[in-house]
Amino acid sequence: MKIGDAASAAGLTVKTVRYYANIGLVSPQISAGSGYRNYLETDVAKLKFVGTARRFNFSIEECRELLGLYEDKNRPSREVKKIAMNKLDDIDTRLIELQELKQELEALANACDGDDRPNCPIIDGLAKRSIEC
Amino acid sequence: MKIGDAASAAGLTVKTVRYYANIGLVSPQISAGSGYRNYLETDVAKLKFVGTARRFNFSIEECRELLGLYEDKNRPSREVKKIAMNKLDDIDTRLIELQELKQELEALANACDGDDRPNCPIIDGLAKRSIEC
DNA sequence: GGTAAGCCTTCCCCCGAGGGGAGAGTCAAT
DNA sequence: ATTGACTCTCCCCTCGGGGGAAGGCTTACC
Repeated sequence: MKIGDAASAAGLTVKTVRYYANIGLVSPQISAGSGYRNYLETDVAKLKFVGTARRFNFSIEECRELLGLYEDKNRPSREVKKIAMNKLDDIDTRLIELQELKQELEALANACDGDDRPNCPIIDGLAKRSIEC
Repeated sequence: MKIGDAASAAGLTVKTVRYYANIGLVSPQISAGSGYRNYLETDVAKLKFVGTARRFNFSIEECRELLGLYEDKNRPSREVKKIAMNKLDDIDTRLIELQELKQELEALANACDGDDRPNCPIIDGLAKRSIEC
């Protein structure tokens, strides 16, 4: 299977699949004559797995780790769960940050009339906070 | 005021302040002899303003726009509010994405025992989803 | 057999928002 | 005059690829 077919089968771009090959994340065979990358069904499964993990916000290095666990049929599920829980912690942290940000910005925006007049609590708020922080 | 003092007064790094000068976001005077950047109080206020806006997740280009409005004492507050509302929309979108992600990953993690056995719904879930998507 | 389209390859630069560090110049105090 | 702290420019690095050029391969069609 050539890279274009593997990429569309996995729902990824050719550039992405080639990148994964370059960094040794999903390594295809190389055809002796043409130098073309040759993807087996198992490679495509790995590409799909990585694609899904990336959509779950796992970094490339985390994907590499998960892929190792995916291939090791005897690994304890504890190891996988630990990675997932860490990622959940990351997500929670980010959620809290974003919610705080939203509240502050919402407060500024609500205070602003948003009309023709120049008086603007948003600008004032950004400038004032600058002095506080 | 030299760049180090301006940076610490604004709560930014020297690298960041120099970067802002290079991209024309906050442009100091240049000392004729030494070529040192010379920051006035108004420049420091702008640096602080940008720093706060950056903490509010505004991009550099949005900061440039906000800074223009900050300097224009006659702009209608409508323009500022529009930028803030767009940023709030961005934040909401990101919040929803993250919450969905969290729920899905939580469901997978909850289904996983996290013990010594190799059976792992997280890996299975990532692999299965790959086929669905 | 030729040839044109559509693949594939490597190589290089680009994004955002700076960080790290080298090598050289400058300033202030001793 | 020297030392140490600061500053300058310049270049490469991050992360996860995207865009495109120049050239090689394959496949279908005539």
